[in-house]
Amino acid sequence: MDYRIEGNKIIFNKTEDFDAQSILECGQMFRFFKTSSGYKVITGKHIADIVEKDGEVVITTNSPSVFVDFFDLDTDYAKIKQELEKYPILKKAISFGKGIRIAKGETEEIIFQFIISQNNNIKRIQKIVEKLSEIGEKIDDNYNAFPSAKVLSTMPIEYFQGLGAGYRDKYLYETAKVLANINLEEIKKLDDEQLYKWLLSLKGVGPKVASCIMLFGFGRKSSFPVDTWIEKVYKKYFYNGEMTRPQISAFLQGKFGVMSGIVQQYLFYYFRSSGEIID
DNA sequence: GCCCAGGAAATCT
DNA sequence: AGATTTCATGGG
Repeated sequence: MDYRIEGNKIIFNKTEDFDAQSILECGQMFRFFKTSSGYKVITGKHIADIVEKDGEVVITTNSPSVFVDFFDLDTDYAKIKQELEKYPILKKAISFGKGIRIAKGETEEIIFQFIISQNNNIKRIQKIVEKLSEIGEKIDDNYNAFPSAKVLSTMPIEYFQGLGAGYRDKYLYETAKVLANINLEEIKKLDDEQLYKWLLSLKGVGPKVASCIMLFGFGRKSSFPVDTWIEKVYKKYFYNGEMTRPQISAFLQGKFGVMSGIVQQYLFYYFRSSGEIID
């Protein structure tokens, strides 16, 4: 995407390849807020305001390079969409969510946030995430970062039990202790298979959550998370025999390769949001 | 009251 | 190994 950075602003012409609402509300990121003129987004210790007006998108932030990565501005989504439209169901899904991009979140917080996401709904996930953020580092007058694993690892189990996170409280408690004592920069060097196995070793992380963490927290775009929605989509539009969710993931990954992540997100957003019934 | 939400762990066969 | 049950919480 053609963008320019001017001081604390990232600016580009509005095209159908960028839609803040779709990117933020498609269920990949949880820390954003509607403002009078657009959205406020927090990732790690960085914060940005996104405004779309007069045919331009303006992202105001002290950390422009972080949000170039966050919004994946150096990837050509027009080209990806063109390749994918040969699948009729994807043509529909893309038409619905054409402005989606795969956001790149801050690794550590994505791990915690997707542990919270299991068997949960997006509104409640956001509520729990904001509650956790009350103990995060203050990053401006009104907002805190999501707390680091080091901070979370000092909190007693009773703290996690007070979040309204249900049975996931102990997963957060235990994972905080693990993450506080490892170097994520080393983990980032692992290949996809090794990374997947390492993620599965965390309490509360199974196949689907591991896939989401890889996609949104490690930028591994050939990851294909299979949740309840994608399982239904598989059965109706890509059926190739009875399979478990990990098998469906591997099958669709084989089909879409490095485009897996974005394909998954177009399908997830369309079927979850459009009201089209799958069963 | 029942069912579901971006599933995973524990506990069976 | 594969199938079934249990796990908190809030909203429809």
